[in-house]
Amino acid sequence: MSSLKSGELAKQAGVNVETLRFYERKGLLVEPPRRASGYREYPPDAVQRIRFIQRAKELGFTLREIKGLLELKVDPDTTCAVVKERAAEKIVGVKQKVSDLKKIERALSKLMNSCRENSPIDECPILKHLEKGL
Amino acid sequence: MSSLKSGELAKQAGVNVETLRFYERKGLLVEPPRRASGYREYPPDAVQRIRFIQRAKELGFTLREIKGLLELKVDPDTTCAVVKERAAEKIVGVKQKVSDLKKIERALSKLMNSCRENSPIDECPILKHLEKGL
DNA sequence: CTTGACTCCGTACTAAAGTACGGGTTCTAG
DNA sequence: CTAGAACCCGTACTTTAGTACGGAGTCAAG
Repeated sequence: MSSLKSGELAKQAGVNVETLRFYERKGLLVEPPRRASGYREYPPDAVQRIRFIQRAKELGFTLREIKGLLELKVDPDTTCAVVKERAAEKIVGVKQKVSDLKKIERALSKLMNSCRENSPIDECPILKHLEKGL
Repeated sequence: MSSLKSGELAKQAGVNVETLRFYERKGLLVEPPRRASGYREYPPDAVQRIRFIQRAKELGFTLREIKGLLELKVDPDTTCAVVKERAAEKIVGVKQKVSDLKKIERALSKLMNSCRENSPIDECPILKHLEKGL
């Protein structure tokens, strides 16, 4: 007992059964042992592993990167510094995205301010910008 | 004369020929008239239209949304207010994304600060967070 | 008039992160 | 024992924004 069938694991971790198979294909979940019938028998700590994946996703890591993190965890040569480095890289990417989005936000705001509500379309500064790049 | 073949338009607008066909399929470019041979004959202002699409992309609009903007432009009932509304919605979305990313950035920074370089993996606060959700 | 560049078309492929489907076993409760 | 739920598998579909491919037809220059 105490091993989980795919449906049970999925339910406990709050994911779709298909997602488990998907993660397995992607190498994020190790193939669990099988019953004679072929049914997967997940160890109870598989729940933790899926939660790990979900938390890492919340921090903006892609599945590919999460796979890397999971591999780090297993490798006895890994130090905290390596993990920290991954986090640092991720922060750089996030900061870049923020600055790109802020630039967009500023451009949109500027266009909005230059726009008087009741002008007809052919005088709309927003459309004009898009047309002519003013 | 003065009409453009797909390759010419693509070159002038700085996009791939395949992209033109793609935009046509998506309804962003109106199907241009054809020669007897089937060759497309783009009017010269098609260049402007593609530039419009590219500028709108830079402002964070999806192709679907850009299609909507292009339709607005044609509709004589559109006022500037409608366009402004689209821009306002886009700003809301952008702001949301920025705030999500900032949250991620803060979380990552916090984890980084709690992490001393040379701890072994099993004491790494970053991995611990991912495992246990601390 | 031929050759090489260009165009046409439909289809398939890419990344990312899954979801859905259908047909075939297996398990479990009544 | 049997019905229905749950599981198995491979495959296809989703979204976004294109890119790539191959075979057939066409155009322009030499």
